[in-house]
Amino acid sequence: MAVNLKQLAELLGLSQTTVSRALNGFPEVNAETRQRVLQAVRETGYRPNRAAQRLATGRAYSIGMVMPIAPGIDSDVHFGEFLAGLAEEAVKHDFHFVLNPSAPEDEEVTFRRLAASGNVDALFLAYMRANDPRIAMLKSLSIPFVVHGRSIGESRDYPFLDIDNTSAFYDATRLLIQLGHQRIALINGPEYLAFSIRRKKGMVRALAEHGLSLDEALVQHSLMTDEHGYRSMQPFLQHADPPTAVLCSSTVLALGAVRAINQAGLKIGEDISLIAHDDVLPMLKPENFSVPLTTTRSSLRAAGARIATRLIGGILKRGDYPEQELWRAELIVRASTGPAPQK
Amino acid sequence: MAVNLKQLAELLGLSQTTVSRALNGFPEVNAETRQRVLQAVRETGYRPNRAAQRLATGRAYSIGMVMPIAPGIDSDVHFGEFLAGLAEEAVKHDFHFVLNPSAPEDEEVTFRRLAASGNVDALFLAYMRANDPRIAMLKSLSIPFVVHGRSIGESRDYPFLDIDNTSAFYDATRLLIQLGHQRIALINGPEYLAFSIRRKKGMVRALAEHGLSLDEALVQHSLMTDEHGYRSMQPFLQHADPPTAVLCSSTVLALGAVRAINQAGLKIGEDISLIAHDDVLPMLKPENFSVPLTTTRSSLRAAGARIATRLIGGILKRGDYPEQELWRAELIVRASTGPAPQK
DNA sequence: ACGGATATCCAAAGCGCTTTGGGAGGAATC
DNA sequence: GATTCCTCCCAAAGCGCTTTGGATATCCGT
Repeated sequence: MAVNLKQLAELLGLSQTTVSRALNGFPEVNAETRQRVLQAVRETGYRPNRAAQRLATGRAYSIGMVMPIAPGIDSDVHFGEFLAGLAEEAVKHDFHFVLNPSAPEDEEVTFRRLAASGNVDALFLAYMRANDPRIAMLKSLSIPFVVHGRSIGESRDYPFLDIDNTSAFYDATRLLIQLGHQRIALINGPEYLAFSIRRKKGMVRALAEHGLSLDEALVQHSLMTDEHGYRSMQPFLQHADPPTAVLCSSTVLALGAVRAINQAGLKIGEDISLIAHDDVLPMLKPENFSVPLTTTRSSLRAAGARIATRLIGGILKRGDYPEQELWRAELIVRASTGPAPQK
Repeated sequence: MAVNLKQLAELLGLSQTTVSRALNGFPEVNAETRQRVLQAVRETGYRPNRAAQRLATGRAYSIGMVMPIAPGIDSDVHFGEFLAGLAEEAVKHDFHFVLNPSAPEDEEVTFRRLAASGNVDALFLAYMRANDPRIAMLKSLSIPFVVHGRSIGESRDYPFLDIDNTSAFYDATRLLIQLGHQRIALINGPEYLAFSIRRKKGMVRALAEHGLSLDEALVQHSLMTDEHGYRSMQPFLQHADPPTAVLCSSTVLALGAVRAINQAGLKIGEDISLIAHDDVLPMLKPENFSVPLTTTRSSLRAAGARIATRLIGGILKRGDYPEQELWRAELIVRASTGPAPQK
């Protein structure tokens, strides 16, 4: 049924060499010939055999990722969403995955084994921390990789895709300040993760520029579940001098925070303003909140897809992708932000 | 560095044929010779080249799964946990994944394409519904597959791994009845999923055996998030004749339910009893609840690993695995269940 | 002691692709 | 007109494994 290179070449009256070169974009083939080849491919539905390509080229056509299985990271909704983007793009190019579940303490070994196995052409790395030792290790491994996020304190000479977390929360904070808010709380992700650190930094910076400072009593770090959002919000509301606004590192956290606020009988966008970071999770749209949420938006799935594109592009030596990308999150104002209430 | 078959054969003074056969368990090789080969493998660290094996055998050594991206299913914590088990086992055997994100309405096309691509040797199927059309389709596809869960109303002649949901909730309900509970509520998973249907059935059966019936006003179906657990529990508590016990289809749901109960000022295990199904999610241990939870337990990760084992075993024609497995969930009694309160 | 099993092993032919090392033909150079 | 240089194409050699189709040697019964 499926036709192979040899048959295709015969059909065209060409050698396998020429057909192969036509398909792989080599220059030494006549434009007209190439067209004929491409046409024949369309007609026959020819698809090169990946196993044969693997063997001939030594490439694995697959990308490796270690799947974190630490409590609260694995089975994280954000992880699934990112993975969906990665997979969606990979499948288009007929790339496989080697998913390697691993506890954080075994990660280094896992990465080494994965790289040495020859089963993957590139690695993917996420959940970056400050001074993350894994990037130095990966650099030494002589296998391409892309990092989702960025470390802090490391030199910047490694390929990454990150969103500008600092700016996102800087912008969000500034908006709140412009609306007259002075006491702003933060419900952040895990304290050790780089994105949490940067978001806090952005917030601190915006406050500082207006002569304000962040009250550590108004900061909570936790896993990004809705339960934690709820539990983080409550003490803020019971504070002697409660915040008039709050920033959440995820719409998932916001879900819990909103519940706590409602329960306290406060009105979002009036008594208290709220801005969340929106990863564009399909199950949780900020516009569907009872009071639509003002957000800093950046699609996690798109990030996954983009990283797959870069990884694959690098492996196939196609296209020229920037080594470092910093996406700016969009600030989208909805009803959950309003002027600070009068004292 | 890495040694290949040819070198290994030379080293041993044997032909490639013999070495290959020794490694793949063919009978026509002397036991002593086989030992020598195995010894040499250990010493040299020989690992067969998967790409070459693929090419020679026509097997892909990879398993395909479509990753559901419907709202509330993708990025489901339960999905991630299952995937971890699957991946953990697959990586041991050097098997890859082809993850194919797909919306439910495109699933059939996706499955067909996956099967036809030749990139996978077997498929995995989950989130079974009643009369699920996908199993008939997969049977027609002439590619091995294993189903996680079971359909309802279909003939049973397909390979599956499921837990005995009916019995699990039957047992749980009976325990509650023995403790004197008469009004029992149910916070279940999505209504269309087979496991939800069976759990409800088990509950109904236990009730019926004691002359009781399930009040539909005490049943909620929803995505299994903690938020939904909370929202499902609340109306039960406000009911004119509130339940004295509640069953939850997941510890995630239980998390929300517990919150609602606490908030209502009720004591778990005294005023109201609670049993949850425990998928053994590492981030959510029933024994760590403020009142440790009575549960029906069955590890999702173990199920994932088992399915991988069966799939891989089938592909390699190794071992003999039962086509159908029904795991019994363990009923583990902790402090969240107690005698029904006196009226 | 001899034909026929039986037990072990091997040479060689693929699997379907990429890539090296030319080779034919025509244009350009002198 | 001979030489060089492109342009465009091809034959063939792998990549590292599995598997077919024998070989060779040993052992059996008779």
